[in-house]
Formats: sequence, structure tokens, C-alpha cells
Amino acid sequence: MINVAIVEDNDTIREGLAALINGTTGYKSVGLFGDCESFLVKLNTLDVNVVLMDIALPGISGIEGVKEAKKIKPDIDILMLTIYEDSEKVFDALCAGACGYLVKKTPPSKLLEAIKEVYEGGSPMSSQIARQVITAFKESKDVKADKQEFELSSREKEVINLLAGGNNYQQIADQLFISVDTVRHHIKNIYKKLHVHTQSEAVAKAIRKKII
Amino acid sequence: MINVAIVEDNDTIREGLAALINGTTGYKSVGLFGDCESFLVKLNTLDVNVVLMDIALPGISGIEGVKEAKKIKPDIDILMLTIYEDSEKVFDALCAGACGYLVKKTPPSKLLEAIKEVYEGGSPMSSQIARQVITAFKESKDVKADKQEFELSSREKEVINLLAGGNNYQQIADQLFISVDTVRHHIKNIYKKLHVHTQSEAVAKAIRKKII
DNA sequence: TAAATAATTACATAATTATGTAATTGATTC
DNA sequence: GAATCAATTACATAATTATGTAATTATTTA
Repeated sequence: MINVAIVEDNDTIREGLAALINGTTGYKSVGLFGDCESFLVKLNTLDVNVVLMDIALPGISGIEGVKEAKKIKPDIDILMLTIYEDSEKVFDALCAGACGYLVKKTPPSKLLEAIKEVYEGGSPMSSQIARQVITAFKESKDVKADKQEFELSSREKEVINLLAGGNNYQQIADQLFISVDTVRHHIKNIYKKLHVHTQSEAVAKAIRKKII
Repeated sequence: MINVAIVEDNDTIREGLAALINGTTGYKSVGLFGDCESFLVKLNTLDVNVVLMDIALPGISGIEGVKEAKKIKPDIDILMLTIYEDSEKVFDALCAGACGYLVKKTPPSKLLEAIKEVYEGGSPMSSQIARQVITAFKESKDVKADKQEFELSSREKEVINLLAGGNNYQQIADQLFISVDTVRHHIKNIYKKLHVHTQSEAVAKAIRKKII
């Protein structure tokens, strides 16, 4: 049995969805709300698996609603409802923590299937939105991909790591069981390789280039 | 007209796909390959919009193949073919740059539709995989979300930014039109707020906490 | 209006860093 | 066996930083 809550300001649509859900074996409506605020205050005491939430709501928007709901119940699954497939809003909603979305004109059978998919750990979405998501995902990873442009030796990495940890030359020497002069030497080389002249710049560059 | 290339080691499947594509108005097969290697060497001279690529290939795997193909033609759209919907492999393929995937038993009409979706900028995938992608995406963003635990004033941020850029106190003073003593003072406060005692540690913390 | 806050300047000094030059050792490569 | 390279140590010193104490000004908040 999938417990469904509905947050939708349009009375007709809300009641229609409730009727569909309650009229189908395996699905039960456990809460109907006309706005996010009233949904959020009840959420704690609600035994709900999947929430259908309108994106365009008066007061707190559906996107903000997702964020708040996730704070209260991090594991809750929220399926967004939209009239038009506005890529940007849907994308924002997914970033906020929504699990997928439905356009409101989705036929009943598809709608029930989508709810089930969400309940089973899926994220139903159109291929257009999916492309936006994977593109954004790859970009967020690609930032990390321009590393190793500057090749520090493993010893040098140890040294700069300790520097970034707030150690001075003497402390680094003690921890690596080498002399302060050796530390000095490594740092000189690090500066050369990174083309910098201060600790701070070296550390900044090393972190940003993902060397450390 | 959508130009399609096929990389698939099974002769029957490859020829079958080619027949389907060439037999459909608006689609044309522009290359059939039994392995990635031969596909990659031809890619430069190939006028292709969408590539169908088997994930499990002898030699260079389909996932590696995607990476290489993207290096040669970054804008190429690649649709993976899989027998089973092995979440991990499909996910890896998407990370490598694939645009979506098809299970091999997909009916012809759906297959042609998926190719068209990719051609039009979509990423057809199952809702299960979609969930994996948005989860991974959110995780990669959430790292950035633990910021502002330490509130630096905007002036202090300017100062630490310049520090991270390799400037010494005098240079910072000159750039901000303040005295060196003021710079000193700001840095003292930054150290207090970040609980550190060296430039390097301050810069490291500021970058990692996304303050700068 | 008083209190709090951010930004500013000043002086002092011990500790630390940046940079140069030079040599030794062990491991790997040619 | 010579050459290369990473890691190591050493000495020297001018420049820079870390830290303390103390005061002024302008803006915001209570």
C-alpha cells in the first residue's frame, strides 16, 4: 500500500487526484493540502510514502516546499506536478530534492505508474530533463577533472598538505622526520612547480587544482 | 535525416539495427562497426549524429569508447545499448558522456523514438537510472552546501582572497587602499573566526568551506 | 541616545618565511 | 658505469608574518 499526500491549490485537480488514488488498489490518499504551509506543519505526523506537489503554489512555492519537507523528513519521496514542462523549474525542483515529476495532463494509468516508480526508488522524468540533469552532473564533476596539471611528488604533496593544515616548517619537519631545511627545499620546489611565491597561493592553487 | 552509426560486436544485432534504421524514413545508417577501435579511427571522417554503442564490447569497452569518442567529437550523441539494465554500468556510461541508453530488447518503434529524442537533445533513460543520476548530482553539490559556518565580513573575504592570490600584506594594503596595519588587523580577525594561526590554514579552510 | 559592530590606524617585536647557493645519497634509467 | 632524478641536509639573511595592546570613526541596532 502506497500512502500518498497531495499538495495542490486547485480544488478540482486535488480532489480528482485523491479520487483516482483512493479508487485504486494499493494506493491510499493520506492527506490533501491546498498549500505548502499546511502540508509542512502536518508532515511530521503524516504516514506518507509519496507526495504529489504542485510546482506553482501560492505562498511557499513547490520548490521551496520540497526543500523544507526534505529537512523535516529527508527520506520522503516527492513527485512534482507541473502544467507545462518548464525545464528550468523542473530542474530546480529536482535539485531541491524532488524525485521526479508529472505533467498534469498525464493519463491516470501513467500517473499511478509514476507514483509506483517513485515508491520503488525511481525518478520518472522526461528525456529532456534527464539530459539537463546529467549535463549538470557532469559539469559539477568536470571541475575536478583538470587536476594534475602540475605534478607534485608524493613528498611534496605531504608537505603542502601539512602546510594547509596550519603547520610551520618545524612542525612539518618533525612529522615527516626530516630536517627543517629539507622542508624548506620541498617548499621551494613546490613554489617552482606551481609558479607561486607564497604559502597561501600554493595552498590555494593546490586545493583548486585538486592536488590536495 | 538522422545519421546513425552502430558499434556492436554481434553481427545479427548490428545488421538488424542497420536494416531497421535504413528502412525508416528520416534515419540513415552511416557506419557499422564490430568494435570501438575501428569506430574511433573512422570517427573523424564520419558525418554522424547519433551513435548506438554496445556497453559490453571486446577490446575497448563501450564506456571507454564513449570517453574516447567524446574527446574526438565532443558534441556527438551516444546512446548505449545494454542487454540487462545493469545500473552501475549504465550510470558509468552516462558519466563518461553517453546521452542515454536502450535495452536491446526495446521494440523497434521505441528504439527509433529514443534515437530521435537523443537527436533532439534528450536523454532517454529509465526512472531507476534517473534517480541514481540525480542522487549523485545532489551529492556532488551538497559538498558545497556546508558553507558559511564561519561568517567573514566582506572586507575580510577580500583580504583572504588576495592572500590566496599570492599577495603579501603590503600588496593587499595597496590594492584595498588601506594601511598595512589594517590588513594585519583583518587577518588577525580572520584567524580568530576560522580558528587558525597561519595564512595557509586560513586559505585552505576558506576554500574548503567555500567562503572564497 | 547608548551600545554594538565593522573598518580603520598605530606601534612593537619575536618568530617565521622566501630565496640563494651547494652538496650527499639512493634509486632508476640509459 | 654514467646520467638523471627525488629526497635529503646545510648555511645565510633580508623580508614577511603572527600576535599583543590601544585608539578612532562611521554605521547599525536596541
